[in-house]
Amino acid sequence: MPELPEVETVRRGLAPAVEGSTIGRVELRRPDLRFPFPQGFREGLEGRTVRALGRRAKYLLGHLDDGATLVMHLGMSGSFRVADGTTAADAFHFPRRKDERHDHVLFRLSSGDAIIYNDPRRFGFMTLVEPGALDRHPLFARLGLEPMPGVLTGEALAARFAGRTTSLKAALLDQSVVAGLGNIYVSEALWRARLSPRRSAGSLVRRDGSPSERLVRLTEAICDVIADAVAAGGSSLRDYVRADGSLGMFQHAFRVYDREHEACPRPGCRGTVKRLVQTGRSTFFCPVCQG
DNA sequence: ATAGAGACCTGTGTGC
DNA sequence: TGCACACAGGTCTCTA
Repeated sequence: MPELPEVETVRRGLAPAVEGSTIGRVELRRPDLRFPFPQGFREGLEGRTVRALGRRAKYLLGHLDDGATLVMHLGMSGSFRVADGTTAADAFHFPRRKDERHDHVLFRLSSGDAIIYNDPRRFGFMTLVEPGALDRHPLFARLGLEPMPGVLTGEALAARFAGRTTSLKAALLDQSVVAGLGNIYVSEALWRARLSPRRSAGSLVRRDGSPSERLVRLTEAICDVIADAVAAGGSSLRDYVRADGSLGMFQHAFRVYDREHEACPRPGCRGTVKRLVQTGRSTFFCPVCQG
C-alpha cells in the first residue's frame, strides 16, 4: 500500500486517536511480521503515553513519554484502523471488510479506542528504539532527503546523483537518496519532469557538480507530486489507506502509473504510455515526451 | 557501483 | 469450476 503520501495520510488519521493517549494492553497475535517482535516490545509499550505521532520517510513514529520510539513500517499491504470504543459494534463497517485473519497487532488505548494493525502479506514490521538512538539506528542513519521544498533541492540531489550511472528510476527508488518515494510516485514524478526513467542519474549533474535545469525540474516535480498526493489523501488501489476506512483519491490523478496503452495525457503529446521492467519493478512512462 | 534474481507472504485478476 | 500464472504500493540478500 504505502509510499510517503499514504503513510502521511495514515499518520493524520491516527494522530487524533493516539496523541495524548496512554497505551493499555497490547496484543501481538503472532510472534512476527516481517521480523520477530523484539524482546520487551510489548512491555516497553504498555503504560506509556504517546506524546506525538510522527513520520520519517515511510516510517510511522510513535514518540513515547519515556523517550523511546515505536517504529512502524507498513510494507506493501499494512494498514491501521481505529476501532471506536464507544461504537465497537460499528467499527468494522468498511466498504470492503478487512480480513480479520490478518489483524496482527491490537493496541488498546486509555480512551477505550483500539488501534488495529492489519497486514495480509506481513512485509511490514514494528520495533522499539531506545531514547536518543533514533538518528543512529540502522533504519534511519542512511535515509535520504524528504521530498519537500527546501529539503529536496537541486544542489542536494546533485550531490547524491553525481557520478552515478544507475537509472533515474533506480536512483529515485533508493531510500538513501530520496526517502519516501516508491513505484507509483517515481513514475509520476518522472512524467511530470519529462525525463526518461532510463536516463542515468549522473547525467543530470553538471561537470562542476551543480544541478542541471533538468535536475531542478525533477526536484520540483517530485515535491509537487508528493504534495498533491498528500492533499488527496494518498492513493487507494487494492487496499484502503485511511484509518477511518475512507479512500484516498490520488489514483484518479495518475498520469502514467498503471495506464499502459493509454494515450499520454500531456497536451499536444501524441505518445502512448508504455510499461517496462526495471530492477524487477514496473515503470510506466511516455517514450515520446519523456526524452 | 550496479543489475538482476530470488526471497519474504497473501490476494486478485486473467486466460484456458 | 478449477487451475496455473502474472502481478501487486517494499526491502533485503545474494550473485555476477
